[in-house]
Amino acid sequence: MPRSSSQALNDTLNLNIRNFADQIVNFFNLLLIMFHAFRKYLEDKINLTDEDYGLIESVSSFKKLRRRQYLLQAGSVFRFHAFVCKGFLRNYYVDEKGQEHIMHFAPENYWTGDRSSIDSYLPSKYDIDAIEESEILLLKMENFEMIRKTIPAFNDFVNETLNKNALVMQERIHANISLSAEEKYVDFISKYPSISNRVPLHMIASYLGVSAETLSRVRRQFAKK
Amino acid sequence: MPRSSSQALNDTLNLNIRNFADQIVNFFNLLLIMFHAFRKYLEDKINLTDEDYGLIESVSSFKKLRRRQYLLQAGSVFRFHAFVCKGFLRNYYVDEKGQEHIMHFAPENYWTGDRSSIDSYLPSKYDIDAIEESEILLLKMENFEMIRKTIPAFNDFVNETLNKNALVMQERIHANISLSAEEKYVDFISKYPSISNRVPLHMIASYLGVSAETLSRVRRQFAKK
DNA sequence: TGCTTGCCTTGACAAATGTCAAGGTTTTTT
DNA sequence: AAAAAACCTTGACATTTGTCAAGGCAAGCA
Repeated sequence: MPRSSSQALNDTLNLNIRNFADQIVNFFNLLLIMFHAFRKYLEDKINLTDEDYGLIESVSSFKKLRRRQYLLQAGSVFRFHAFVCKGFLRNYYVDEKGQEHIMHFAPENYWTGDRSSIDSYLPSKYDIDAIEESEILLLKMENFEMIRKTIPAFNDFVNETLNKNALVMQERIHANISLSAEEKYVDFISKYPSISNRVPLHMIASYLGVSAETLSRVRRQFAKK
Repeated sequence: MPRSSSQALNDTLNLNIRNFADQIVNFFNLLLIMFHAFRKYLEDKINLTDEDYGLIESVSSFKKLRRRQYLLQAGSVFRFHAFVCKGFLRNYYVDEKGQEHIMHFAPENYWTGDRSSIDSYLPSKYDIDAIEESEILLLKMENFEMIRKTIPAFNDFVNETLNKNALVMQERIHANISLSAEEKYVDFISKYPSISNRVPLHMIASYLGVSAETLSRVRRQFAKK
């Protein structure tokens, strides 16, 4: 092997090794950043000790999603609670006619998952995917329950969250059974301005149970006023 | 006073006293029966001691409602969890146009109340009234929380109930954003046959967010098939 | 019993919403 | 930079649903 070519090989190897090391460092940095986001979120709500956080971190796993990548596909069992550290997910299902119906938006600092699959061990009817590039913290159901049992403050927090969530769902039902398309749209953008800016209109339509065309017209009407 | 008239007075007094005694007995019987219904319900779900039940009973109050009588009127603060021992309640609100929208049906062994008024101390937007003559067990929010703190099994049970309720609400949202009037109706009667038989059609319409006339036509269509 | 009220249905019509198809714009990907 | 994909809007038309009004039946009340 001539000298120059062996030198080239060496360079390549060095480069690869450096890349590989970089990747590892990046990977651990990512974990740190993700857990940090989750910890921030919790610190805002409850008082936990460093050991508590250690416990939670020890059973957390992480996932990075590109746009349009699935976290969960209908038909599979998904027994995780997913916390969005960064990005934006949607939870939806596809009916027999192929239409998508969005059940839930989850931006940073919100939870997602499928309660019914968690409870029943049955395959989910829902899809969850990323609208934007996202970073997700995952807690396996068993570990989540373990944390609830071990850390009473966490348990209280979860219950409070459940309760608040019930209120939100109730308001959504309220809107669904009593408002027109235009009223639902106005209600939505006033309640969730930050979501309105981040997701395409046809997804809001899907969330509201209205066709994209109707929502487009409705919004024009509303803009005029 | 002639003898015969004094005798009549005596008879009247005796009668009144007997009536009064009967009423007292009836009243306590009613309490017993109501709490018994609640206890039966709980025994079916969790294991509590007699002392636990004693604690719960000591902070329970009771209410009997005639048809159409309010348990809660919009505008007042209502900080109770209400358990239906017997009868049938509905939770609804009235919009600016005077239309009623039913949020929730509560037959025997179901809970009702207004979570948002309980949490916020604010006047409720909802009305709750009795569709049938009903007997209600009331637990003041503070006492309810006290019971949760004192009896862990009760707390777990409440959380599980909250969770199940979230599933039910989710299914309702699912139906609302994706089904036609007919599909919603079919879905409803298959999920809640016992409710369908007990409440007038226009209330089901109101629950589904559909006009009574449409539901009447839709049901005829469906019956043909 | 008779009267009132509530409930359900039906028709005619109006209004809201959905569907299909096309075109233009923006964003994403290559 | 070019190509592809996603997104939004618009028009024409179909379908669904709501509204108003009237009548009949049944249940509850006096």
